[in-house]
Amino acid sequence: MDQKVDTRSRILDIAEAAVLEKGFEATSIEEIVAGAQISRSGFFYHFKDKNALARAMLERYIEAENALYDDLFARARELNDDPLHCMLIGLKLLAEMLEEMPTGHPGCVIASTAYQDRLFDEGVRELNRQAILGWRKRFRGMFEEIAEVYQPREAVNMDALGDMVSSVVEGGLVLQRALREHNNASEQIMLFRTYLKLLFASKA
Amino acid sequence: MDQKVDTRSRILDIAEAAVLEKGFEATSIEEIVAGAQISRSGFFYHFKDKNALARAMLERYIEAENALYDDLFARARELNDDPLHCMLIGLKLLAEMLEEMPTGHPGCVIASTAYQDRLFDEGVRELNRQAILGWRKRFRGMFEEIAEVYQPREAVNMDALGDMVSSVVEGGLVLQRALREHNNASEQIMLFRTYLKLLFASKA
DNA sequence: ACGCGAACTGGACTCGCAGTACAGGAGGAG
DNA sequence: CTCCTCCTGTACTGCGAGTCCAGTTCGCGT
Repeated sequence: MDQKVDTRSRILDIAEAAVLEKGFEATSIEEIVAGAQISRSGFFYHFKDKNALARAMLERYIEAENALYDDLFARARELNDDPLHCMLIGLKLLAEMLEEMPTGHPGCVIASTAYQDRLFDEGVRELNRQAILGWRKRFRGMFEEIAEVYQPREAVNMDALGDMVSSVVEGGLVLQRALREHNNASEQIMLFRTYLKLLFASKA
Repeated sequence: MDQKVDTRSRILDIAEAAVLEKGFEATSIEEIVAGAQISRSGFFYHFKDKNALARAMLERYIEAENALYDDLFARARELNDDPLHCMLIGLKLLAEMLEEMPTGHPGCVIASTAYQDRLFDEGVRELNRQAILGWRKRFRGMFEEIAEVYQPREAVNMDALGDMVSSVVEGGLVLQRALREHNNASEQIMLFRTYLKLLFASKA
């Protein structure tokens, strides 16, 4: 319709950048509307309240993250058909991607939301929950495929192993944020990768 | 000095419980003073502002966490002199401890602070940073001891491996919080324990 | 050309919470 | 008796979220 990007997305862009940099609570509506060049009323026209903004941001972020994972492991699959090697390549790509992101990987959105969840309504919390469960399912599936080909050297809980991808990314991002370093998350992923190599070392 | 617990600690207790349950920003001073049975002025007598409260809470928490790790691995060391087995026992104890904590393990304090750091001053951020660096050093030291006895099967960055303890705990707590489950953190620790077993499987 | 609805703007207001200022009170230590 | 520590009470500022509502602009269908 209009050439200039539609206002709603512009608000989301500005808000996302601000929230990633300093957290949701610390980001004022005042500041968002200033950045997006609209009036306060304009903001409330698009979002009922900050909660609605949070929900929209989360939805957008989760979709993007899922698309990223899809793409990443699709590319990995093209490079190698073996499920284990596909996973190892995918994790490597993920680590590289994280390293290239200057400061704020959006992953923090999940943790950030989790730690401020009293500010949000049930809808937002449930969204967050479903996203993590989705990743659990995704990675669990991939690990089961691997386990069909490679006998794990130690028995592991497959749900927990699926969760470990998210856990290691989120944990790494927490460190990164607190330490003001920039490659902790990617290093943690590379360690996890080594774990998988050790765990699935022998063909079944 | 006085028999009834000194007011400052009482404020910290109440505040810590509230913050763990719903986050720092969502905890109002109003509510803290109500819980601690003091006046608003009384609160500001003890703490200049919310920042000072945050700093005091963090200090207390970090001290407690360090004492906990000291105790845990001292007990583990009593049970087994071998550095690897000591570590494995310590992690098991840690996992059990996390599982017994009804809802809110304080670990979240670190992540919580990290994700709201714009609300805090440099002192608080630095405190957080030093705590994590302390744990890195602690675990790195233990892993180096292990590596003197057991040849790691794969080369790993020892700093990152040290960080992985914190990372896995923090990541697990994020999941736990978002999923409203209760044993994710302990499961993640147990997976990390398996990792160590695989990594240090053979004597040097 | 007219009207209608979508996408806004502007201004005035309420409310909750952080933080400030300051005056005063109780109670123990010297 | 007095000073200091540890408070209480009241009254204030200022900010940010959220509400209400009246009015504007502009493209679309008829």
